[in-house]
Amino acid sequence: MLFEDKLIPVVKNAVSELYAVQADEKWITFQETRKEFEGEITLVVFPFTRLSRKSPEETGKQLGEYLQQHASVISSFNVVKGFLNLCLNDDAVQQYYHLKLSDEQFGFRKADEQSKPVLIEYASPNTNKPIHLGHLRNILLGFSSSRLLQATGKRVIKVSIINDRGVHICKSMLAWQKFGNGETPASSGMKGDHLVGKYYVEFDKHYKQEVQQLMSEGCTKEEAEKKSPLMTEVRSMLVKWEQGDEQVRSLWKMMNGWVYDGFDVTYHRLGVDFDKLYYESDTYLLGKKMVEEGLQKGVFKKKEDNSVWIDLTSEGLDEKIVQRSDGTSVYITQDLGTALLRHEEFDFNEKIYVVGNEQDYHFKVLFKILGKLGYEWASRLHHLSYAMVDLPSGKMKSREGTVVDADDLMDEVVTAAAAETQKLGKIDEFSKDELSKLYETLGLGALKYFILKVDPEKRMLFNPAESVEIHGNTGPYIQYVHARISSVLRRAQQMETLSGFKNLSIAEHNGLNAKEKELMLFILKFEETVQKAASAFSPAVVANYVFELARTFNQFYHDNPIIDETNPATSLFRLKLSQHCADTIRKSLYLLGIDAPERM
RNA sequence: GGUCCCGUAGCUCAGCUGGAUAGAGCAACUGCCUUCUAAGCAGUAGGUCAUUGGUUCGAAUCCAAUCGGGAUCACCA
Repeated sequence: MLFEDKLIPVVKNAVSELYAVQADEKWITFQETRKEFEGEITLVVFPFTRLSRKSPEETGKQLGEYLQQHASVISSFNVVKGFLNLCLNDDAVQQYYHLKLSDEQFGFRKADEQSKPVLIEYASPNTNKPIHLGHLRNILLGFSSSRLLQATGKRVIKVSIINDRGVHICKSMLAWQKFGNGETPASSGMKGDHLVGKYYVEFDKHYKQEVQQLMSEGCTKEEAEKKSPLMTEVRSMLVKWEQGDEQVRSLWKMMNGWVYDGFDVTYHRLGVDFDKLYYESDTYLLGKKMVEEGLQKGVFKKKEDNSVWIDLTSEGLDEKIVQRSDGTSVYITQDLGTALLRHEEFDFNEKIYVVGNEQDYHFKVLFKILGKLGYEWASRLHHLSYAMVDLPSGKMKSREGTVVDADDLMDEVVTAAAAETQKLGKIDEFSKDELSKLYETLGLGALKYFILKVDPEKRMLFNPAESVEIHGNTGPYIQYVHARISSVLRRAQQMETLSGFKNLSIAEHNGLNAKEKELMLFILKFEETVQKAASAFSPAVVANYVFELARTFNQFYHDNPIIDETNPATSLFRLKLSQHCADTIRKSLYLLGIDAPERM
C-alpha cells in the first residue's frame, strides 16, 4: 500500500501516546478507500477500540486528529463507522510522484549481475505434434513470468526441455516411412511440425484398423494392441534408436529437424524465446548415478526384481519407482538428473518449472526426493502449476480432433483484428507493412491478454469468439489507450507552446482534481503490482492492473482536456501525466509479452 | 477409495495475508461524437459469494463437513 511505510510509524506513535500501549503492527491494516467515500487511504480502527475503550467513531476521530497533525502526507480525514478515511495531501502526492517517476525505469529493478540466476523452464513440447492451445497457456505464462522475475531484479535464464525421443516420435517416423512417399515440408509446403503431426495421426489411423481387424479375428483388445504389426515395428524402431542404428537415427534427425523449424516459426510469431534448449535424448540417461547414490544413502531401496523405489508413505505420499527392474530410467529419474545437471551448470538460486497441474504430484515427489538426497537447493525449486484450458465444447482431446492448433489460432485472431480495424477505418496513414504489423500486434495482444488475465491456477474456458473481442476487458482496449495517448503526445510535440513537455522534469500543478490524483496514485501502484505479481508468479495480477489503469485513464481523458486545456501549466502537467500513463501501460504490456502500438 | 485444485451476476473473470452496501467485462436496455482516436465515457438492470456448521467485534476470504466439477495415485511422459 502506498505511503504505508510513512504512516505505520505515526500510527504506532499515536497508539503509544494516546493509549500508552506499544502497538503491534498486526493491528494496523490500511486499505484503499472505497469510491463512495472521501479520501484515498483508510485505516481500519476496530482493532484499536479495546485500547481506547471508546466507540469506533470516537477512536477513529482521535487517531485521525493525531495523524492529521503528525503525518505530513495527510491533509484531512473523516470517519465512517469503524473506518478512518484519510485524504492525502496534494503536495505530498506530487512530491512522491515526481520522486518516483523521475526514474524512467520506475517499477523495474536493475538486475544484479553478481547474483545467482533463476532458471525458468517452460514450453517443453513433444516433437510428434504441433503446438496447441494448451502449450500456449504454458508458454505465455512462462515467458511472462520470466519478464516479471527480471523486473524484480533477478537474473533469469529461460530453458526448455524438448521431448524428442520415445515411442511417439517413432510412430510418426514409421508412418512417414510407410505412407509418406518422401514428402517433405519443402515438397508439400507444409510447416514441418504439422507435417510430422500429420503422420502421427496417420499412424494412429492405421494402427486402429489393425487392432479392429485383429479383434474381429477373436483377439481381445489388449492382445490386439500387443500383436499389431505396426506397433511391433514401432517398438523395434525404438530399440534400434536406442542402439544408435544409423538409418533410424538419421530419419529421426531429419524429422525432428522439420519439427524444430516449425516450432521456431511459432515461437517467433509469439514473440517468445529461450536461452538454452535441452533435448531429452541427451538427458534421458541422467539420474542413474543418483539412483546409485540414493541406494547407498538408504534413501531408495531395491526390490527383489531389481526395481528401485522410494517410500514416501510417511510424508503422506505413496511409494514411487525411480528405476525399472531392467535398469532403465523412468521419467522421474531423468528429472532428478536434469535438475542436478542444471544446478551444476548454472548454480541457480531458484528453479521454476512451468508445468500443468496434472503433474502436481510428480513435482511434489521430485522435490521430496532431491531433498532426501541431501541437495539443499531442493527447497528452492518451484512448480508453477497451471490448470487446464477448456473449450466451450468441453475438454480438448487430441484423439477427437478437438485440439486448437496454435498456428491456426494466431491466424484467426490476426484475421479478426484486421477485420475490426478495417471496419473502424482509421488506417489511411498506414503503409501496407505497417498495417500487417498492426494486425499482428492487435490479434496477438487480444489472444495473449485473454489467456494471461486468468489466474494460472484457475481452469480457464477458452471461448474463441471472446478471445478476439476488442471491447471491454481485452488486450486491444488497453492497446487503444496507449495509441490514444501516443496520438495526443504527437500532437503536443508539434505545438509550439507544448513541444517542450518531454524535457520537463517536473510538472507541478496547483490543486489536483480527483481524476488527476487518482491516476497519479494508480500509476504509482505499478511498482508494488510488479512485486506482487512476481512473487505470486501470476501475470494475471499485472493484466488486471493494466486494465484498471487504462480504464482510469479513459475516465480522466473523457473530461479533462489535455492539449486543449487553456491553462498552459495544467496542460503541461496533464501531458506529463498522460505520458507516464502510456509508459506504464507499455511496461505492463511488456511484462505480459504484448506490444503497445503507437497508432491504431 | 487416498491426496490435491476449483465452485463469486445469465456468461467470462477480479476480490481470498479476515474489515464498509461483494467489483469489472460481455450479453440486454438508455444517454453522450461539428471538440485531443467513440476500439471510448456515463447510466439502468442483474448476487443465498455451492450448502451447512464453527472461529471472530467482523467471514466471499480462515477451519470442518457435505454437494458439484477437475486432476492425480503407472516398471507412460
